[in-house]
Amino acid sequence: MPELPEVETVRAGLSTILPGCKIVSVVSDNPKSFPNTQTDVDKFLIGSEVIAVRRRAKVLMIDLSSGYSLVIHLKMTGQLVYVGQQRFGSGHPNDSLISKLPDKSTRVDFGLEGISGADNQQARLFFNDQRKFGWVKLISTIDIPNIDFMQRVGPEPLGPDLSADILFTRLQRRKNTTIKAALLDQSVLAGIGNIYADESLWGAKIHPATLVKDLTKPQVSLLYKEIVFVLSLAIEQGGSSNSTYVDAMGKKGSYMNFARVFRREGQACPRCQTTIVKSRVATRGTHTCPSCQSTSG
DNA sequence: CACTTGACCTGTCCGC
DNA sequence: TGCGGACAGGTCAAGT
Repeated sequence: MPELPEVETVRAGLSTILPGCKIVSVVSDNPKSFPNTQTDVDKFLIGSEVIAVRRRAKVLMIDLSSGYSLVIHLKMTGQLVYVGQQRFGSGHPNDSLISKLPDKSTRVDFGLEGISGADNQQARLFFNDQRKFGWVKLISTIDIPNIDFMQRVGPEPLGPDLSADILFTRLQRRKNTTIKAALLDQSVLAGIGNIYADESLWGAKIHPATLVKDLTKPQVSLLYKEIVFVLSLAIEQGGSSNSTYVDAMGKKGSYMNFARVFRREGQACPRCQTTIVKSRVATRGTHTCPSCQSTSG
């Protein structure tokens, strides 16, 4: 999926568009994508107004005036795309993509109405998801912190609750596995996925197959800095688009122009010119420089 | 509890 | 051109 930078980009886009809009209709073709009862839809969704759009880890929350929120996980191929009147600060839409919506990947179709002044034109918000792993759930806003995922998920990597020391401590719960598996474990820290795991490990010159217990504190310190650097750069670039990811206006992200190893097998390492290789670590496709990322640490 | 693997889905690409 | 298998940015349940 969309990892933290992609979800954050979607959040930022939706937060310039949705607040103040009223949800007037919803249609879904797949109960796994939208597993809510008609009763809850009628009581807590239809007719309610969007108050705010938030993110925690890779989860989006659209808070509603009803006291409920649309809690959304994009998983691997989810998209949330707004189609309608342009709003201030939302940027220019990708017309060639949005003109084709809804399409066969559309799982949920929200009808929206602006409620402020003259801006009452009809608009739509599409939840598209080719692989149907993602979901949109109506959950009472005050209960969101109690759902299993929120109870388990670790600190935000760009927030005040994570530091090099805290990362070192939290990694100890996965000390007998590889650092890549540990970074992908959302209970250690939130928001890292396959792209940014490979990118930050390259930055810290750590091989992804290195066991956590073999990492020194200075190595973890450097890794923390690289995580912050990579995620911040990716947010600036609007995320990474390898295949399906687009933002709220249907536009692709440009981080892949800056990627050092991810999906660059066969190319030269930007640090030492050694050919980048692809292997399998933690059951995931993994990209490394065999020269400057040493397994032993 | 820590760790690994398979399952959830659809689409695409690669080799035969 | 068609077919089979591997693979794709994530998480969860079930296994050891």
